[in-house]
Amino acid sequence: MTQITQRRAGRPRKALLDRQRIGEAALELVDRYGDFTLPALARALGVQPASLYHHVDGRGGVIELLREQISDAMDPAPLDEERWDLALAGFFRSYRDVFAAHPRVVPLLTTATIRSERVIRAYDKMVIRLADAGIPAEQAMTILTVVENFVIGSALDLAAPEVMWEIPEGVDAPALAAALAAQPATAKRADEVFEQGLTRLLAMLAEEFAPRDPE
Amino acid sequence: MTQITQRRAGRPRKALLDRQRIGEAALELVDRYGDFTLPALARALGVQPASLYHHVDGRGGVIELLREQISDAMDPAPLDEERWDLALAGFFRSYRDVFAAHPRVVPLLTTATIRSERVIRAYDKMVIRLADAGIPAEQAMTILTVVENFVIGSALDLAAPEVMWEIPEGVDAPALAAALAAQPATAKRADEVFEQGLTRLLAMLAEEFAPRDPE
DNA sequence: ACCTGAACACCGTTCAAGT
DNA sequence: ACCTGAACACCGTTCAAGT
Repeated sequence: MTQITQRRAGRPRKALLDRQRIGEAALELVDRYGDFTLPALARALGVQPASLYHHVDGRGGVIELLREQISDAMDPAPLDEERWDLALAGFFRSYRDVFAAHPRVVPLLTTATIRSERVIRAYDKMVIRLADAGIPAEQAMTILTVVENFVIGSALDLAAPEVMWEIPEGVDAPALAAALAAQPATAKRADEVFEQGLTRLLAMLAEEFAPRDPE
Repeated sequence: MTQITQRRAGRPRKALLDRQRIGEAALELVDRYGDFTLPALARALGVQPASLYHHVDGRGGVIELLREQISDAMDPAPLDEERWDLALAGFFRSYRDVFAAHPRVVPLLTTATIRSERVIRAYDKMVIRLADAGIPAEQAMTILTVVENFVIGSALDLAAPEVMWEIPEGVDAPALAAALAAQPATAKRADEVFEQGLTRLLAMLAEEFAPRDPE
C-alpha cells in the first residue's frame, strides 16, 4: 500500500515550495522541452499552478528565476587574471559556457533588465580593470557591450535548431552549399566560432587600448 | 449613412487576404506592441482569426512572414563593393539597419531555420567573395557566423528595454554606475557599439586573411 | 503565510457550413 | 478556394476558503 500524501487544503506545516526549487525545476523543463508552462511547472513540483503565485510574480517571475539560475552559475574568478584582456576573455568564456550548458534558455532571456547581483559585481569589476588599463569610463560600456553582444549572439547560435539553413528548390547557391558542407558538426562548430570571435575581439581591443610594451 | 460591408458567410468573390497583407499587418503590430496575437492580427485585417489559416500555417506561419518582411528589406547591393571586407561590412550594416527599423521583431526571430531566398543568395555571394579573397570554404562559414552573431546580438541590444541595468539597493557597484552614467543615450549608443564592433571585426579579419599590400 | 479548487478571460487551432 | 461562426483544449491569473 503506497501512501500517497494527499494535500486537502490550507497552509502546510512546512512550505512545499521556495524560489530555489521553483527555479531549478523551471530550468530543467526548459532544458528538456525548450519552454515551460505554469501548469507543467506546478505538476513537476507536485503543487497546483496557483501555488506558484505565493513565491513568484507569475510567468515573468519564473523567467527572472531562470536568469538567476544562469547568473549564479557564472564564474567571476577569471576577473582576477593579471592581464585585463585575458580577465575579460575568461569571464565572458564562463558566461558563454553557462549558456552552452543551457542553450534553450537563451531565447527566453533576450529581453529584460539585468538586476542580478553577481552579474553587476562582475561588470563593476570589469569596468575597474578597464580603468586601470587606462580606458576611460565613457568607452568602458561600449567595449563591454560589443563583447557581450557577440556572446549573446553566439549563445543564440547554440540554441538554434540543428538545420539552420535550408536552401529551397529552384534556388541555387552552390558556393554556400559547399561552405555549409565543409563545416564541422554543430556543437563543435559553435564552440570554434565563439572561441575565434572572442579571442579576436579582445586581441583587437588590447591592441588598440594597451599595446603590449616592446620587449 | 456609412455603408458597412457585412460579410455574412461563404467565399468572397475576391480574396480578402493574401500573405503580403498579412505580413505587413503583423509587422505593424509587432512594431507597435512588441508582439502579436492571431485575434489582434485578424481584427487589424477585418477578418476572423480562422480566416488566417487559409493563407498561413498558424502563428508559426505568421512568424515566417515576419522573417520574409525583414529579409526583403535587406539590401544586397553592397556585396558588389570592390573590397571584400567592405562588401561584407556594407551588407551586414544593411542587415542590422533593417533590424534597427524593427527592433521588436528581433526576439521573435531568434530561433528558426533560414529559407529566405534573398538571404541565401546574399550568403552565397559572400562565400564567393571570400573564396576570391583566398579564404577556403571551411573557414568561410565560421567567419560569416562570427560576424552574424555579433549583428544579432547588437540587434537584440536595440530591442532591449530602456533601462537595461538596475543596480539593487545594498549592492554597490560605483565603477559600473559611473560607466553607465557616462554612456550616450540609448539609440545613439547602440549605433556606436555596432559600428565600432563591426568595423573592428572586419578590419581584423581583413588583416588576418588578406593583409593589405605594402604600398 | 501558503496551499487548494474553482473560476475567468484569452489564445491558438479545428471544422462544418456556406458561397 | 476562402470566409464565417461555433467549438475545444490549454494557458495565465485571480480569489475565496482553509489551515
